[in-house]
Amino acid sequence: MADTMKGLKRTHYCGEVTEIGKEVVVGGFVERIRNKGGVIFIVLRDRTGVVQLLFNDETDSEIFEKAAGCRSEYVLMAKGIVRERESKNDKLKTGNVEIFVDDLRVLAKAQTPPFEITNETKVNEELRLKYRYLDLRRAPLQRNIIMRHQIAKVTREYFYENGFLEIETPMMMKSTPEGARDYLIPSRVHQGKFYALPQSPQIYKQLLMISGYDRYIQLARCFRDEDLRADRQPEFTQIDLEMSFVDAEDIQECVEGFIQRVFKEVIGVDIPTPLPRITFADAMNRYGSDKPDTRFGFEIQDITNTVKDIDFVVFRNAIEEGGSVRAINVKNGAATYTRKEIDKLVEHAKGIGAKGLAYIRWADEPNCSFKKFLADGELEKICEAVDAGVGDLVLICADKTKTVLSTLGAIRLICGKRLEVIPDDVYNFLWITEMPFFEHDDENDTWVAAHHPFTMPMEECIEYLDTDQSNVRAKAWDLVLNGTELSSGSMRITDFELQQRMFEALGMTDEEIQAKFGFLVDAYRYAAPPHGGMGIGLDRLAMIMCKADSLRDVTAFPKVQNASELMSECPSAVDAESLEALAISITKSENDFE
RNA sequence: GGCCCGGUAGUUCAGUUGGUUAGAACGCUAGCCUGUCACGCUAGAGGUCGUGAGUUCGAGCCUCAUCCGGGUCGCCA
Repeated sequence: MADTMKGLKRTHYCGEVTEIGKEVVVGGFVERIRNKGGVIFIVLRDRTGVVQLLFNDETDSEIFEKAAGCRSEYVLMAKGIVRERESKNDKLKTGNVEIFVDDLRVLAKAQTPPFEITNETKVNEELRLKYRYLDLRRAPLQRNIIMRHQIAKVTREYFYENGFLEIETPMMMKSTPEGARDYLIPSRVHQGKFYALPQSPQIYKQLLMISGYDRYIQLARCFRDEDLRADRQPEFTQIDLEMSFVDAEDIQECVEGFIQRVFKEVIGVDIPTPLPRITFADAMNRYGSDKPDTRFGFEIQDITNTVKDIDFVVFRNAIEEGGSVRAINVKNGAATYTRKEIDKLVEHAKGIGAKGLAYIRWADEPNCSFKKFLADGELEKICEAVDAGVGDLVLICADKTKTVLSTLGAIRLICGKRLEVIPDDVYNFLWITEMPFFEHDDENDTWVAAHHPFTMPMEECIEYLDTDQSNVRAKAWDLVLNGTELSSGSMRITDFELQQRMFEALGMTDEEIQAKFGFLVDAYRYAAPPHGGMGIGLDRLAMIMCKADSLRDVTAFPKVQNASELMSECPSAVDAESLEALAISITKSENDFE
């Protein structure tokens, strides 16, 4: 039988024991035991840090024996007097003191854990995720989870202070088969019908503006049944907000204030505002990405005009087909890149859809992969155009412009990481404005909405709605931080007639509209103030502020790449009775293939 | 679904050209040690080499399939 806490009440957290001579009671997990025979040291850990417990020949023999029997991760409570240590440990906050224990309780014994609970760990993440509750005992994860709490706390404080109301929206809602796949919830009462988990509270927050709540905030859980990435979990938290009687700039200003506040309060970093802005078109042209990492250079340069007379079939074909030739100058890259590594970059480019990469590697002298097609002076012209010199590596892509940009954008990132030119203590925010309204669906050769269909087009673009979809830009914007899309926002259409035109432009029939968003369309007939809003990814914000590489490091119980949870092994099969009640029959399951 | 990387004691890894009984460190167990702090010393236990098939006199190593995990592309209005 384990001991009880009876008669003991915790007075201090381990990491906060400092006052010499004071009697304290602490509780925690055994981090480490150093048994010297006549003297035993036990390092006790809780979420605030560690403190050393001391047992020696002055200790009651029964307590001494009990201490000797302790093992890793036992849960202890100890009462004793704080003493100054004979030799200090500068590495610890409590390194000057120790607790001379006169009452020790073993509240729970622990099995030997499957891996050591240490700050630094090389243990396979799969195993750590299976025993997530043990991994979460580790100080670095505790730091992250606690910092995430602080971010959430500051978030609420900031928006409350700025007149936002926190309003909960449903987790069970109507499925709208637009955009990402929904997680569906079957209904027992309405057999054959389904709720969906929200991809975002988008529709509800717009309704709240129609209802006159003026400013809304929610730390909203959102769900998307799509494949995972390091920065994408199937369920995530969004700082969801919506504002009335505002325009885009007002919302951005409000969010800038929030960013400034949260960085200052949580990690002590000053973020100057206003944050820089760039149009979507510029972002694509300069960085080949809608979420550029501006912490380093290697910007994309258009050299179509420079190379247009070169007799090189790859360039000529691209230009004749209406594409372009563009390059990035990887500064100081030539010496560090081997031929093999460049080949690997080329392979990577092919994986993205480019036909390949041409390059100029200027170690001692310019070494050009397409030298034999060049006339005298042409190499010099290209080098001059991209400002290449000794030590530089110029990577050139020729293709359809869209392919060229996405390829060079990806290659730029790889080179930046490879050359370690991306500082990790810099926070580069960037507003991406004037997002395109339509996206071209190459497969079906149609234009589809790039955002939800209630997004407001820019006034000057409305005339092109039916004639030149590629030219229509939206009153929609993203907020990017160090190459990660942090947030997305837009103004919503409040004019009923304009909304009808939008639906028509998107090729939606009245029946479709009514079935999908009839209630929302109807709501706008009753007048809405101008409004717009944003959703800020709390998980991604926490990930960057914690300097973590993956959302899993800032999520208490994350899912893995196939959207399952390794600890509880969900999703899982359910019994026949449950399915029967829902009138669901399984026609195919992964078990069928075992 | 495509591509890339990985899977050998509890953990992290090594393992030569395919060849005897698969090793190390940490952890664990036992013993010793009165000032440690990644304590130290001695001894010990611990392995279906992810799984299945194949090649071979012989497979941790070669071949095929498959499972699991990670990254990425597709996807994410």
